[in-house]
Amino acid sequence: MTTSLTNRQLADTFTLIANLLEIKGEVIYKILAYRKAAESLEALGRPAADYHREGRLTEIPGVGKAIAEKIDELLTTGRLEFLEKLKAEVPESLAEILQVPDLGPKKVALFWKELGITTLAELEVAARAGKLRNLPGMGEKSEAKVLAGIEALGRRSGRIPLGRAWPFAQELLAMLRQAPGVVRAEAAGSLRRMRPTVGDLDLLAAASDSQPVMEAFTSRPDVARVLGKGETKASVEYTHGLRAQLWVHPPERFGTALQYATGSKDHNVRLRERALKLGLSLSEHALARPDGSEILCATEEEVYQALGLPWIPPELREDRGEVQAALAGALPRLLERGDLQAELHSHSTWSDGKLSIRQMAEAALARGYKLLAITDHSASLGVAGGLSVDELRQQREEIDAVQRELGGKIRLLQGAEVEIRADGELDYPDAVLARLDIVIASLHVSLRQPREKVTQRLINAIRNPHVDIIGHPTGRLLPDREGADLDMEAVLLAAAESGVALEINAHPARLDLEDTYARRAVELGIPLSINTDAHSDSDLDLIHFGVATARRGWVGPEHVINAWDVERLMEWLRARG
DNA sequence: GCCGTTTTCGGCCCGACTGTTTTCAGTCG
Repeated sequence: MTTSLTNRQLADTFTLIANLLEIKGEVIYKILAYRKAAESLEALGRPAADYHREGRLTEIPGVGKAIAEKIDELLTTGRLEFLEKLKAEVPESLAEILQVPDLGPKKVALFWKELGITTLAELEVAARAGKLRNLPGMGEKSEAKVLAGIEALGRRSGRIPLGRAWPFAQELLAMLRQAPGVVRAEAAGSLRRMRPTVGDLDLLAAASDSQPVMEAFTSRPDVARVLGKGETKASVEYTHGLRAQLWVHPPERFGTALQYATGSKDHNVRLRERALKLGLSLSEHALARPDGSEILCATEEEVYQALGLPWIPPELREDRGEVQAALAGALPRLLERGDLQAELHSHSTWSDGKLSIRQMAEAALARGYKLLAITDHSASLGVAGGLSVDELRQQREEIDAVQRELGGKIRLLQGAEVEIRADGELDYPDAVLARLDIVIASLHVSLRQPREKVTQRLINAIRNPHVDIIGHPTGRLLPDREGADLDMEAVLLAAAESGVALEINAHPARLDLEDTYARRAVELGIPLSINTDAHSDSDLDLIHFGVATARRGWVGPEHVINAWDVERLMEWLRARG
């Protein structure tokens, strides 16, 4: 018998094991191994169950004999003896306390062993009663910090969507660039790596004297509290709840500093291992030789060069094989914004867009696109003003008219974003789909259907020969609405078979496909399409989030149908019928 | 617990900041 645990569930299990072992006081390397395996499982892009069936579990990075056996037991029985025993030893609820900021395994273990505290509620009561301050290594300030941490945990809405973090970070960077002595300021951390959500904002400034920069950073009127402030590093929380931290380094050390602050942590570990092999020690300040002399790097290129590597784009720095690829000279040529020739998913006032077809065409033209597809919603999506078959006919006339007005400056296509209805049927009959220049099929309704049913709906659409692109495949909305519970591997295999393109929707609330599936799609030779789903002029500028997501998935221009030249794209569309 | 163009055993990245301390442990990234 085999259970159907997802990679996420397996990863969560190993993360829990790591947390409990850490509180138990296990050697740190064992804990790191479980965490690495958890991350690796989440980044896999296809089900661990497939590797299991094929007897190839240990091919997953960070999975060795012991963890492979545990995955086997979990997938076969749904249980894990090792974890059951561990839970009997270390209460599971302690893992929750570990989430409190500034509380680590040592403190959690201390409270548990000295005071018998096993839940957050018990911890809060003890802190309020002043029972923590007399424990070894604790004091009044630490006790207050525990209460503040519990409060922060309740307040914190988790990770912030990139679309919200990005503009605010740009504002902060503009402010920093005006600060005294600042010669350069850049975003770092998961923000620079363009993860779909970020925990907090990591910023980096180059200045010889850090003092005035720190001052400018911590004294903004929207800073609610300063969480820490030293010579090279400060962190703050803003009134709207976001947190940011700033490092200030001298310009001649900016390269190592930016590399360090960009991460990811695991990528940095790889680089430092590489440095050690070359007899160097890498830190945010410099590369150091054994005799203590330093190699200073003003740019990141110099850091990578000193390690015998080409510069690795930040979007790849997740320890998903990029350092090995760089060593082998096999880094992919990643998609760039300038590669895109067309926007293939946009809306007009015919449905729920804000601009007319003419205005949308001009907006696309202004951004250098050679082709724009107007893809308004289909009839059944009433909330979005979906078009009836008759309205589609009228819209075609308007598109033709605008095309005549604009001449050869930009090519317009009439398409539709056709609803994949709850019953699995598409919203327009095949004869209507056949008349459209391009067809996107998307899920918007009944996302909560059982896995088999919703997966089958999507596969039906994939197999319809008139469908060219599957729009935002899972339907997720960041940060809170989970996508449909799809069997993504089945979806990808069906797409590979039918030759349909999958969209990477660039809207920061979607970024769907996500990077790991985009990478799997590349592996399977599935064409991709990066689109903004624009409902207005400015929406078109969101494309860079989609490009970044594609880059995170190791996607090159050859994999993206709207990065092909227009004639090739038109031929592809014609060939699909 | 994982892993190997020095290793199948013995390693496993490096530093800032805070609070409790008088030299350091814990946490974080």
